[in-house]
Amino acid sequence: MVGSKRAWGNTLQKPDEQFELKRGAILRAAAQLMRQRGYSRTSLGDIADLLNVSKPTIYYYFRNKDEVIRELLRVTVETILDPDEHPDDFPNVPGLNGAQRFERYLRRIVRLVADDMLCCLLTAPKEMLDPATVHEYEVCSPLVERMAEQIIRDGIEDGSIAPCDPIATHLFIVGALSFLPNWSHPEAYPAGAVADMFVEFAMQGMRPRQG
Amino acid sequence: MVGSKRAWGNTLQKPDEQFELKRGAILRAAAQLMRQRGYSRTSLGDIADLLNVSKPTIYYYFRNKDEVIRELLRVTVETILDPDEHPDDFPNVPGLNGAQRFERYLRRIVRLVADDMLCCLLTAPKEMLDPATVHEYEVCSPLVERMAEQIIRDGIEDGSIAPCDPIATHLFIVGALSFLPNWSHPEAYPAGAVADMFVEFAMQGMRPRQG
Amino acid sequence: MVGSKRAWGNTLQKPDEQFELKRGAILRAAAQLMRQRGYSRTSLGDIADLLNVSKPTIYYYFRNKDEVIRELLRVTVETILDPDEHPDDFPNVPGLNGAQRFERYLRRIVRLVADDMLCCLLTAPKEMLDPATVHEYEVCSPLVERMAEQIIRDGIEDGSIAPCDPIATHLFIVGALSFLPNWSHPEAYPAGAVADMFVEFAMQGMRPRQG
Amino acid sequence: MVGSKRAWGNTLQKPDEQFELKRGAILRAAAQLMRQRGYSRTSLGDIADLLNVSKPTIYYYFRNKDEVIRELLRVTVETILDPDEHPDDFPNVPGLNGAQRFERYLRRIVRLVADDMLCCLLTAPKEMLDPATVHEYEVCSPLVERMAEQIIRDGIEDGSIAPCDPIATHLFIVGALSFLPNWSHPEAYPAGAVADMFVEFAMQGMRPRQG
DNA sequence: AATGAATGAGCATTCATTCAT
DNA sequence: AATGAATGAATGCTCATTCAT
Repeated sequence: MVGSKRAWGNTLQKPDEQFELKRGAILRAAAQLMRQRGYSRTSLGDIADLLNVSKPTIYYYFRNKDEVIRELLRVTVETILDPDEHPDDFPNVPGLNGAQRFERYLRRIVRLVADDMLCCLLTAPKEMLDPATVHEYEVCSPLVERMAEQIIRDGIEDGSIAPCDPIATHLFIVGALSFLPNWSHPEAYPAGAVADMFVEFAMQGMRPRQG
Repeated sequence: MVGSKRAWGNTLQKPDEQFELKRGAILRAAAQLMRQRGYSRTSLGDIADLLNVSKPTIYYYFRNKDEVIRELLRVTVETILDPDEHPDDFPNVPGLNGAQRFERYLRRIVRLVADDMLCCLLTAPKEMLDPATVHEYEVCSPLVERMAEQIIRDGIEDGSIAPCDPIATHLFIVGALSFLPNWSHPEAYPAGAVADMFVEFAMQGMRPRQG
Repeated sequence: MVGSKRAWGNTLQKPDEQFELKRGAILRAAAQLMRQRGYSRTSLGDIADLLNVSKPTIYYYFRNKDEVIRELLRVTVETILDPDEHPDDFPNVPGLNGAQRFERYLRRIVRLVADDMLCCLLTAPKEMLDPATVHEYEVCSPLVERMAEQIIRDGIEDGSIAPCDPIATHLFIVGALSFLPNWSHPEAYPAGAVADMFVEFAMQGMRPRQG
Repeated sequence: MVGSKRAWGNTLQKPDEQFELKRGAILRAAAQLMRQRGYSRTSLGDIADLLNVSKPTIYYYFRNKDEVIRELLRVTVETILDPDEHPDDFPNVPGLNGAQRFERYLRRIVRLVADDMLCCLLTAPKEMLDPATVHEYEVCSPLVERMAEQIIRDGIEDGSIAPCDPIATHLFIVGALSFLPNWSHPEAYPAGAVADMFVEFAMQGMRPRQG
């Protein structure tokens, strides 16, 4: 019907690296929709429509719906762990105490929530994905968890974080974070402000007490 | 196929009150499955199978899938607000300061998460429910939110809770709470322990600091 | 829920003949609903609801849904053929010419359409009823058709009806009749007027021409 | 299961216009079945089976069951009103009196009954269609009714048709027409003959009388 | 590289029907 | 005489997935 919409939006650039770019565009579209509607309420047709592309095209770039999730997970974890991504808030750099490093870590994952990448993973339906995907989860998630827990442990040791159970603390914060997109008070709490408020709040809870 | 499984499990007891008991059994089964798989991945067939009952039987007790959620919501909110339910941790009783009351409130809703009742609601797909259900949400949820926020405000005033934004704080805690069932470390954190740890952790974050 | 509605309405009278009365009440309710919604859109639940009775009760009086149609057919045909039913317009009485007798016949079946009894049968889904019902159709319908056709033949012979194919003429009129409930111009054509207009119109078409 | 039946029968011809051809084939299959069994007893599965095609295929060509009826209505009305369709019996041409034009109109709609297109619409369950379809009905049907009524009025004026109520007359004839497929005497009245007989019969009823 | 066409599996929902009471 | 409870079978519809082009 409409001829004015350009397929793939403005994603394309150079003639050869297009494959990866398009793959990324699908991932972002999927992440956005899945955050809004959840995994199973997001059909491949929805994703295709958002990109002005036909359904089978998705299958040219991904084996199946499951692989979309799997890739989303891989990319997200890579983004968290890669020192070259947003180096300004990469946590593991010398000269910072535990609290400072944890705050960087928080900013890092809060940004992924804002980009829709993280929260669609946190709430994904593990029981219904195929074994390969579940395995990827079990391999990838701990990579991040270990990093976070180690930062907390270091912070407790250097006195910048109040003594606590590192694992539970991290789960607590990630949990609160995954609920963040549900904060349905956009008037009172604009997008950026919520992220700041969140980091501040979490850090406050971890600060050591006197006595 | 199998004749050994008893329909309705061990739910039935006395001959007359069976209707409500069965309705409750369906609600519990639905809550359990919806917590694990989410609303739209939980089919009425799944619920029926779990109870060793046929699909249309569900329709004898509920008008449709939506009504199951609606009832779940109603029962849950009632349970939170009713002083006669678990009076030992009903928060609004005289002689307690804000922090003590909020801890009671937390124990109350943590228990509902353990029963699967709460967390399936927190993550429900509001966009896909019919207007009646959405309306019920919009009427019921604030009842609980207001109660919690008032407790926090009282606590700040009487000095038992550190100054904070009551709304954001409550959302933060509810978010962490709704993620609680995803804590997949059953070895390290047995069910009961997680609840205690959660309450303790949340309360610690709210305690006022010196200086 | 409701206690004020009396089951069976005011149908019941004497203690023993109740069975037939109730059977008749079911038939009338069925006819009414089936005329409005058609055979397959009329569920036994609808009929039961209309009578403030439970669904299995219908099964006490009729073997199945098909038997309801079958009985409806039998009763309707009986009503048409029985001289004691509405004797004022029973067609086969001495001293009347063919046209007069056919007008009586028309009034008779138009009344059954008004009572919902006939038109739900005329449009019934013969292909989907079970063999017994189809057989009943094949036995009963001709009884009426033969009577009507004979009246037309007599009218042609005595000169009161224009020469025509009796079978086709009757089908033509019955067809127009069965469409009568669809006349959706209630403002212009109130219920009673439509019946009169219909009879008049049909008779006019049959009147002999000069030359 | 069976490999011998060709999907789509012999409908396909040229490679590009297939979409419309297939859409038309579905419409014809739907019309045929709905005439035999009525709207609600005709499932999309039945239509698909008749075409040796799977159920979801229907959804590739039509949004839902309602749209099938809607299209059927549109095509039928278009066929009646379009002067280029069967121009040999298009009624509104100069040089014909009212009776001649009405006879052409009758032949036109009788042909649509033979093609199953018309009668499945005449008996459609308006109460159960969605608003869009009902609206289409309310817009389209009058187009045909007005044309027919105007022809009758013209015929009365030019003396070729006996004075009558144009609206009621048209309803009467359309009603008889819609019953035509139920004429279950194929031996005595072969398809073509019935159509001729019907037109002749209707016209005779409308012919003016002397005196 | 992308798409039109087609399908199997699944889901919410309805309904005729049965059975124990 | 009547009903509450339960179910198998069907129905409209969606969706992930495939295949030929």
